[in-house]
Amino acid sequence: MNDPDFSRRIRDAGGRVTAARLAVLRCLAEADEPLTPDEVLEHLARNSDHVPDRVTIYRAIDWLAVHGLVRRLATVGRAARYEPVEDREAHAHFQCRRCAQTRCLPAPTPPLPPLPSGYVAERVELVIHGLCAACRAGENE
Amino acid sequence: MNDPDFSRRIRDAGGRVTAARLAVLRCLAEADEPLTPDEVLEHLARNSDHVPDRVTIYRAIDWLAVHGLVRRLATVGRAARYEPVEDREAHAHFQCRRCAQTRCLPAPTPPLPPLPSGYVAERVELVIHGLCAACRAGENE
DNA sequence: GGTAAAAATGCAATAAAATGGCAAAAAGAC
DNA sequence: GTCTTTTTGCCATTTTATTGCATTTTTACC
Repeated sequence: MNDPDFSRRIRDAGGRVTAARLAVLRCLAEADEPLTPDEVLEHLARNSDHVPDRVTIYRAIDWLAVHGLVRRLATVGRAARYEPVEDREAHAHFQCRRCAQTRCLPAPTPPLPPLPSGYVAERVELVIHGLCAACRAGENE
Repeated sequence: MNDPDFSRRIRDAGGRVTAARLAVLRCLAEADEPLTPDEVLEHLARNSDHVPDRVTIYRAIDWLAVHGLVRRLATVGRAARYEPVEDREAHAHFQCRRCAQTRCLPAPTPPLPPLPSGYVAERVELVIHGLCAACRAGENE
């Protein structure tokens, strides 16, 4: 996915195409796992010449989330994690209880359980908790 | 579930039976939805004469979670939410994107997706995102 | 019941994650 | 290029959670 595409998606969502939004969207799209706002900042600090302020990153992510370009995941760790909304949908996430790593898994779309009357479901999320390979190996340290 | 039972479960887990642990466990068990530490504190402040310090509640919850008596849920909201681990297992949770309400749903146990080699799954969690009845009604306010 | 060792608590300080206000800067329409 | 609106940067603040340490409580043992 190239930058003109990012620009178009931002414009289509009704917002201005700014350096911060492009950088954040690009960063999340290039990462192979969901990132926290701080991780986005780190990545930009390393790979980009213009580094937006931390608050700007929060606001850019919020904007992207509200307009459906990124998704905020349910997490057990303290910081929120975000991933881009792309074609490849309906995947589960694995969260390591030791290192808080979060990674994407292939997953069948889970069935939607019955909801109380008046409730509307917008998204189903499947979270697998456990230990990643590295943490499992070093658990006794 | 009565207090002697709570005491026994705490003792069986290898810890001391303290007022704070009993109060927190009881509070979570009586609530019909998962609570944040602050909500636990509020409940105790209203329904109990000895109100533990906020830090004590955090520590009691942590201890209960580490020893398997309560479970920390993956949340989209900012604060962590906990629910007691009881007989009635394997249920999904609904989280309202507007008011952050989190409630339990009946749910089939979802299938476990394949994990990368070396990874171990310990728990599968199903989170339904959407709007609760009240927020759906008042969304245009 | 009384006593000692170990564990848990309260309090103050601190850290981590996120948000709000407002003036300055940038984006887009013309 | 100029103007209007949106976005950004910076500072302060809030919310959520954690750490250090002296004091209190729990429990094992007599």
